[in-house]
Amino acid sequence: MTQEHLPDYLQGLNPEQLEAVCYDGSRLLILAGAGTGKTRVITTKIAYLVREKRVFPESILAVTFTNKAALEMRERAMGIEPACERAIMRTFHSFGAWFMRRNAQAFNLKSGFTIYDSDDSTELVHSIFPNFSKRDCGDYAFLIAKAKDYCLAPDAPNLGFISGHPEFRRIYAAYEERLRATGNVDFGDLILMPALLLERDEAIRARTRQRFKVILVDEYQDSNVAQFRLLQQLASPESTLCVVGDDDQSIYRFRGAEVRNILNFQKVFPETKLIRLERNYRSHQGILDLAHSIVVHNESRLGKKLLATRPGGIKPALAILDDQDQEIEYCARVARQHIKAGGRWRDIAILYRTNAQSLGFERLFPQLGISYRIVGALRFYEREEIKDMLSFLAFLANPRDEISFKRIVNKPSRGIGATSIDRIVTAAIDGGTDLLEACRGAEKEVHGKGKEGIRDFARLISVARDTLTRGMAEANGQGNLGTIIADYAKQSRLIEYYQGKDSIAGSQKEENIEELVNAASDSPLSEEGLLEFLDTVMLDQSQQKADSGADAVTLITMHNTKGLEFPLVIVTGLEQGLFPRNDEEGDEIEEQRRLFYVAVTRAKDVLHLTACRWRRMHGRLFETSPSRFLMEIDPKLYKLWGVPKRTLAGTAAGNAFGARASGLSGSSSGFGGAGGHTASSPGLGGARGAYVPEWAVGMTVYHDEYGNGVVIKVTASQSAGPLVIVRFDSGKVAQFFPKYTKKLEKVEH
DNA sequence: GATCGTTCTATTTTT
DNA sequence: TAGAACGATC
Repeated sequence: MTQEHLPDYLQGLNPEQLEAVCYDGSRLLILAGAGTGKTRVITTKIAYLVREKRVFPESILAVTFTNKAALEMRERAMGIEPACERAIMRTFHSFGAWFMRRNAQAFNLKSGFTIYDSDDSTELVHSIFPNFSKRDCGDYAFLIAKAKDYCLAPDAPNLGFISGHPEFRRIYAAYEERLRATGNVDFGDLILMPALLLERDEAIRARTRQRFKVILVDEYQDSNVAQFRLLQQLASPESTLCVVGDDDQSIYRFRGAEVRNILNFQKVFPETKLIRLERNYRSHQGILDLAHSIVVHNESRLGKKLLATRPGGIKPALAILDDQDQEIEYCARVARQHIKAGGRWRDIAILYRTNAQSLGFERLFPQLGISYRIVGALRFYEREEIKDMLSFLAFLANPRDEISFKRIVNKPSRGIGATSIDRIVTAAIDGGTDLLEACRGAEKEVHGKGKEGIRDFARLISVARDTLTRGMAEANGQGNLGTIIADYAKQSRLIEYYQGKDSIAGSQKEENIEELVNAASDSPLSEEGLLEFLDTVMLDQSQQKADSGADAVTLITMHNTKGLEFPLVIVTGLEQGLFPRNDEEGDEIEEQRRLFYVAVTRAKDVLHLTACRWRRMHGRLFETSPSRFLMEIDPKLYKLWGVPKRTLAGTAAGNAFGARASGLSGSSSGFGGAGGHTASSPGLGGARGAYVPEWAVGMTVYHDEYGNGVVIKVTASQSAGPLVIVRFDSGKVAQFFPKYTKKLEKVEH
């Protein structure tokens, strides 16, 4: 194909990009620096293969790390060649789930299995070892996930690489056993299990290799060992394997990402063709030079140097400031200047290493008249009510799902206590039945309130299951998955429970449920619809889309900026001890340096770096020195702003504050007691006798959660004051010690 | 079941 | 400093 005969969609490409798109050897590594048009290359290549090389779209597998990236890839490839829709473009994990659903039997899984996230894994550890603290359970779950990332089973000889803890192997093994008993899989399994299956099952391997002739991997520098093993199995010598990434942007080591995957790619596949994309379309050269002068200090890198295609530019600025407040004011000043010069707030991003650093900005920006948005705060799935509903759905799909069961069985309270729950779980595990069966069995053994509760719960679930199967039978798509959620929320009375919380805390749980119901309303009312919906939700735990339409300054962690770009970037907190931390050495330092590189290369036009001489951390003020990374930059590459003051103005005040602060905590109770507390808690304290209310039968009361009710009984207790029993308008009867709750108020005598 | 006081601890977070 | 987590308490 000669230059003049190039089809339109290939014409805008630069020579390296074009070579990368058209190269048809079996192994290709595209080293794509920041802002070099990586996504364009990969999507164009997919379209090119389909259109020019007559590759069936179905035989193309393109994997990414985020749903956002997968979506973008799909859209852009389809924009060039609509048939690309039929290609498999997914995240690694979503591909794993896809593969496992299609081969459930080979994995020894029932079709209704669902996916445990890391919180669920923590709960599972806790369930096996109830004596472990929550913290420890989380740590072990993390280590187990890491072991899976590194493709290490509980019996792996080198499991010590993950943890030297003598019990870790046992804990991991117990976890695996229990997880298999639930019939579910965790995130790590979605990669590990397909990799291991393909390694041992020749028939499935051959079949899979027949299907996928071309495999493309985006952000390859972030792949982990298990993902590499999976790729090795997927790619036969005949198939095309093309990986795209930037070794300088590998910043997820702590999540198992292994830079060596990209560094050693050519060693593992000697026939590899390496193409470097070094023409940068994003930033001015000054920014790229500064970025380069940082990352060049890393030993482990393949090496490349970005060249700006955009001419001109302003030299980056480094500001050494006294303290955080000055840093914030500096950012505000820079931002205002940008606005004055005709820019928009949304052009500006303020980057920091830790989320805690956003606090100062949040406090001061309103006073300084600067509107902002924080990226990465709340995740939809993390909300209580969403998790409750998802647990309900997951339990519907798989009644052996112990974690989901435990989450919903006694919520709202049905009088099913820990003992009954344990009994049911044990019965299910010992009897090899599911938890719904076990509930029915336990009904006979449990007495009183719990008996009724278990019956109610079992009925709720049975009804939902019937609806699901009926929905399937009725075929013509009456109803959707959303209705089943809405019904459950209502019939379980969870919705009342959430409404109660909403009215107290001002949360939006009810609305969030509606949002979830909406999201589910596109899914058909069937087992398949349910599983597909759950997979999608579980595997897209991205932050809620921050409304990027708003014209506001972006506050964001350096990690979260990956893939983004802004005309004006301020990288803050460049101090030793914060970035990097003092305990970071070796590989870790190289990773942090890459993070700095990522942060800096987000800037299109203007880049500011800031560091403070004093930094408050954990409530204490520390004197700091500039980040070692700053020392590594050639001073010619930036201009120094704000001459450092010789006298440390903040010092004396800072120290005094620190001392006062630590003194304060010792006497806080006395301080709090003397303060304005009393007015807000009228029922508190017999000492202020005049405020203790009298409670009497027949009195109308209001409760923050349950609404209006009438006192039906008052009894005395030894020291807790009267015990008041109330029947609420909803019919619910509950008892309270008014002395111990603020939620119950008298309305009228 | 809710609340209070004490104690602990403190990155980053694609799936 | 601030938040979460735990235990004690009614």
